[in-house]
Order: sequence, then structure tokens, then C-alpha cells
Amino acid sequence: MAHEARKAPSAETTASVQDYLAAIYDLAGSGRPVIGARLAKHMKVSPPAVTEALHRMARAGYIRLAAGKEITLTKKGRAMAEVMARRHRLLERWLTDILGLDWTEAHEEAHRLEHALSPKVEDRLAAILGMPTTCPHGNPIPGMSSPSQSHPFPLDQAKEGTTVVVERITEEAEADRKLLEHLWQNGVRPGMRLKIQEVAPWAGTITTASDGKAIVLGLAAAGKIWVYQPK
Amino acid sequence: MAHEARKAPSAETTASVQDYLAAIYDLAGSGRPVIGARLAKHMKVSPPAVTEALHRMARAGYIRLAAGKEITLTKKGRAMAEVMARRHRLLERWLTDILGLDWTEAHEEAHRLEHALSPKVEDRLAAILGMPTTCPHGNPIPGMSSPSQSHPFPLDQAKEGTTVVVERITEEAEADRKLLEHLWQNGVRPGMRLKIQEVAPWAGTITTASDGKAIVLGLAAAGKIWVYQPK
DNA sequence: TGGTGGCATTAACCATACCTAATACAAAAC
DNA sequence: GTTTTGTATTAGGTATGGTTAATGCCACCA
Repeated sequence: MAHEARKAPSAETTASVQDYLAAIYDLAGSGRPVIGARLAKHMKVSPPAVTEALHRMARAGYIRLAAGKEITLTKKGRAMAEVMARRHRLLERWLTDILGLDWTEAHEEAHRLEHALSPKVEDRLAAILGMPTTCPHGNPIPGMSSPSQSHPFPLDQAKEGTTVVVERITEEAEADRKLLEHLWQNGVRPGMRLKIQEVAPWAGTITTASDGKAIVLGLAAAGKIWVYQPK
Repeated sequence: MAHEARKAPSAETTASVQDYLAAIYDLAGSGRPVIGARLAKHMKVSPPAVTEALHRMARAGYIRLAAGKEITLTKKGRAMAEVMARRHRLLERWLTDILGLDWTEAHEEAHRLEHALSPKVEDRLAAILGMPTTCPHGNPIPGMSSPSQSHPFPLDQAKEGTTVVVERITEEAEADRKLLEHLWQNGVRPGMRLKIQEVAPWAGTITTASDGKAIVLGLAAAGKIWVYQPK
């Protein structure tokens, strides 16, 4: 948009491109290959919109479109995606820790604000927040060297009878407002201990318990929550 | 832009419309009539862009295009413009008071961020800032009931030999980066006392002094700085 | 081997929002 | 009273970034 262009002269990285880069980055975190259809679903846009955007981004050198369908970030693309992740997560911290919003709101607010954040404000923000290493959902903030000695895995791969600790709610889950609200209301947040009571692939559910209270999740949703084995 | 639309479903107020509303609001503050040409200059866009935008905004009920050239805000338009002014000025306060940026940067950063600020974040921000009544440039924050008992007038109308106090640097001046930097570097900010040494309409300048240091300003620039007579 | 489902793409279209160049017009300057 | 200046508008064009509808492609399943 020419109007946006006015604000960011050359080196044009539009809000849209930033959104796509962030989405690719987030989806790549799950291990599964990033393809257009997944992007379209995650970002709630039509498949043709994705095709077009990807072409624009490939032309601009942000991504590579492999022979197959898989989409990979170039060095430049990855750098930009990390900047966006950093801004997003720092903003979430600010919104929750200082302004007192909850998760659900924080994610959406941060998503809007992240496009308007300059490197300078980003740095000052990091400073006043005390250089946090993760966002409130537990996702690492790039450039903050989070330790993370645990070996996290998706909750849908947990074994029945074990007890796990929530490491993070991935951005994939964050995109689903309803899911986020559900998790928030059930107290599912980083550090929470979960006893795996039943994994039922036939029903597509996983049942966990915490403080005696049972929480039932679909396997797809559970796959977007990463946990680790406490030692 | 459809992409923006996604983020703000109906009740569509695009960033562009917000910019125009804010500009109309700011320019109206000077007393002089708001016409398209002034808008074009202030916003650094071409006259046809203004014409088109005004039609879109009139269609949407934000402004009235009087028979003559004058542009006036409708109730709806004024409300939105005040929201934008409030967000802008609160953000400036945050940027300067908490993040430690200076004026010049603060204005530009705020201008980008204001479009992404929700009512909720706006309110929380106002709270943690201690309900400030003005922005760092001295402009009142709508909804904060600033007293302002002084009777400010533009600096270019000051009488030779008098001493005045800077009340505010208007948004009109803020739009000019170079001017803003100049004022900042010369210590011109709200509360500063200025001795009017010479008003020279033939030369188009006004010479003032503060702490023995002389500051020369063009009359056009001086007209964008409001001062008051200390009693 | 012949569907069927999932995925990508093309085609055609739309709105926003900007631009330049050219035109229209009025009021002030000479 | 014409000319200049300021202002607005029309005309024509561009780019982004979306949409739906239709089509093309492949891979897996029976």
C-alpha cells in the first residue's frame, strides 16, 4: 500500500509480509512442513491470497519455494521473522506484566502493535521489562538466550500415566482465540503440572488432570501445547 | 485495504482515515479554516489524494464538505479524531517519560503506534502514566480535563519587549521534523520563558532570548508555537 | 485403474490509496 | 480587465492485498 510505503520508505517490509513471515516461522516450530494450505488456515486468508503473497515474498528474497510444496525462510526472511517474534513476545510481556491484560487479549493486541514497533522502542521495552527470556505463553524471545534445558514435546505425544509440565503454548495455539480462552480459564500455563490420565486416539482426545480437576483436549489442540518430563 | 479490514471487521476506520481525521483536528486548532491544500501540505500527499480521501470520508460520515472549501468534522469524525489525539499524546508521554526517547522520535513513533492501540490499552496506559493532562509538547490530552487557565496565542503575535511562556508546540509544528529538532536543541519546550526581542515582519522573523541566548524563528514557524503572558 | 480428496494455481474482480498530468475556476494582483 | 496564483478536480495509472469460481495436478485408496 502506498500509504504504508510513505511510512517505511524503501526496505519495504509491509505489515502483510511481516505477518506471513511470522506465520511461517511459527508453523515451522512444530516440526511439520510448512505448506501454503497450512498458512491459509492459520492466517485465515484464502489459498490464492497465500500463493500471491508467497510469490511476492520469494521475489523479494524472504523465502524459498522448494520444488515440492515446502516453504523455507531465507537468511533474510528468518532474520525478519525473528525480529517480529521478538517484538510480538516482548509486547505480550509488557501487556500482561505491566498493563495487566490477560493472555487472550495480549496476543491480539501484540499482533497489531508489533508492526509499528521500532528497533529503538523494542530495545527500551526489553530493558524496562528486565530482559525477559520468554513470552507469557512460554515461547522464547529471540535474542534473549533462554536456557531451556528441558526436552519439550507436544502434549499429544505424552504417555498415559506420566506427569508432565507445560513448557509453552505455541503461537499456533495462540491464533485460536477460543482455544486460548479455554486454556486460560482452565489454568493451563507454563509451569503447570499435568497428570496424563487417558490418551484416546479413537476419540481424538487426551484427558489430563491438575489439582484433581480434569481437562479434556482434542489431540490437534494438545499438539499445540508443548510439555516436558520433570526429573 | 482488505488486509486491514481483516483486523477491524466492520466499523472500518483505516489507518489512512485516522490520519486524515487527526490532521483535520490538528489544523483546526490553529483557528484558520481547514482546506484541502493545507491538508495536502501537512500530510505530504498530493492534492488529488486529498480530494479522494475526503470523498471517502464524507461518504462514511466523518466529515462535511461545506459549499465553500472548508472541511468540518461531524460528531462521529470529531469523536474519532479525539480518540486519535488522545492515543497519540498518551503514547508520546509513555515514549518520553518511561522509555526515555526525545520529542522528535516520540512524535514519529507515536504516529505509527497510535493506529494499533485499543481502547483498553489506551486506558491502562493513561493509568500507569498517572493520568497526564498534556503530551510532552504541551498539547492537551482529550478526556483528561486539563485546566489551562492561561490565554495562549501564537508566538508570531507576541509584542516586542514582552516576556512570554511557551504553552505548547502544536501538532502542526510536530509534523516538521527539522523544526522539531531545532526547537528541542534550543531548549524550547513548555514552560520556557522567552523575552521577545524583535518582531520583524519585513524579514519574516521573530527574535527571542532565553538565558541570554538568542533564538531566531521564521514567523510561519513561530505561529505554530503557542505562548501565554505570565502574570 | 479409476475416483476422490487435498493442494496450488489461474482468472477475473474489487477497494484502498497513492501518483502525475491536465483541466477548471475563482479571487486577488497588477 | 487580464493575468497570475491558489485550489480543486478529473482522468488515467500503479501497487498491495484481498475475494470467489474454476481448473489443474498429484497421490493415495480400493
